[in-house]
Amino acid sequence: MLRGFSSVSLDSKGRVAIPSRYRDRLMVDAGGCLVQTLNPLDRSLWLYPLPDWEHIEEKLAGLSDFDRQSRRAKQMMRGYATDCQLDTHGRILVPAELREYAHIERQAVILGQGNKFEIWNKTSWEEQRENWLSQVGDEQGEPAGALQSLSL
Amino acid sequence: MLRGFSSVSLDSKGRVAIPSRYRDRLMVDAGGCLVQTLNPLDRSLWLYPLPDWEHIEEKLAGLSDFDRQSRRAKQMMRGYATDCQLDTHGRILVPAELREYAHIERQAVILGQGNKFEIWNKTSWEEQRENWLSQVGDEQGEPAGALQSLSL
DNA sequence: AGATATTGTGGGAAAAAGTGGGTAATTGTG
DNA sequence: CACAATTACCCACTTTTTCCCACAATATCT
Repeated sequence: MLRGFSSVSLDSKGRVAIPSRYRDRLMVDAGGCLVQTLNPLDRSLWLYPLPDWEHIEEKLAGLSDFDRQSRRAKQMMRGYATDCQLDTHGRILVPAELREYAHIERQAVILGQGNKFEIWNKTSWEEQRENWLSQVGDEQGEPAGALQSLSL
Repeated sequence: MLRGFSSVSLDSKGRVAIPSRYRDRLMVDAGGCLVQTLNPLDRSLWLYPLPDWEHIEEKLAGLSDFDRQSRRAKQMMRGYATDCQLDTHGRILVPAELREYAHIERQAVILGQGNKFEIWNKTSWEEQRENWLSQVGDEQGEPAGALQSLSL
């Protein structure tokens, strides 16, 4: 399972260094082959090791074309899916299209999220976080939503 | 079950010594592998032995991506989950990001909390404690919710 | 009490990772 | 086919992390 937080920066060519603690695993599990696509839920990017992506792709293929939501999800995720490979320094190149979509410029954040990574613009991520924290911490408000039923 | 209070200090590199009475257990149960993440409820940190964390991670994986609250809970808890290991002196390194989040600088407090530890900034903890004590004791105040039905 | 082990604390140095940019190769375009 | 733009590969430099050692403080034993 992928987890953890890393603050990263893109260089002028749009490259990001994948944190080294993941590299060995990515080389073994996926031969360094990854697939990036957009996260249709959050204006961030998803980065899958190739085998995991293939699994997702199968699921997408199963979605009905006659349900509008499903069709759109399918189109977006498959349409923007881009193959990439770790270079000799463990970096990947994030395509300009995807950078624009997620508003990623210089400072970004990589989050381990189970079978994939999420890549966010750093400040968007921080906004989301503060937002969420203030909702969770607010005892008056909606009682902590999903966390309520969760004993951590 | 982990329990107990310890006052600890961080050095300039952000390392904390885990109190020695826990070390043997952590080595046996988890091979010295731990996972730190943020405690979204209190601006403190949680520290799990790896096997316990994996159990939590399974719970998180079950949350829906299409419910915003659930998605955020998942992103935050997993996203900030950081692997760490006891060094040869029984210390762990607390990542800068997490230190900032919990306002931990020099003096901190480690609390055993069942399946995990909580790490607090020392003064935040003391404030919190005084705060809580004065509320609970106050019969006028918020009527103690679940505590009411609890025989201690 | 003194000596000895154990724990806590700090810091230096080597190694690894992150960062940036130049150049060559490849691709796409007119 | 030539040109421009993009991408891949390589090298050099800076920063961070990791590993190791030394000393101080505390507890333990004789």
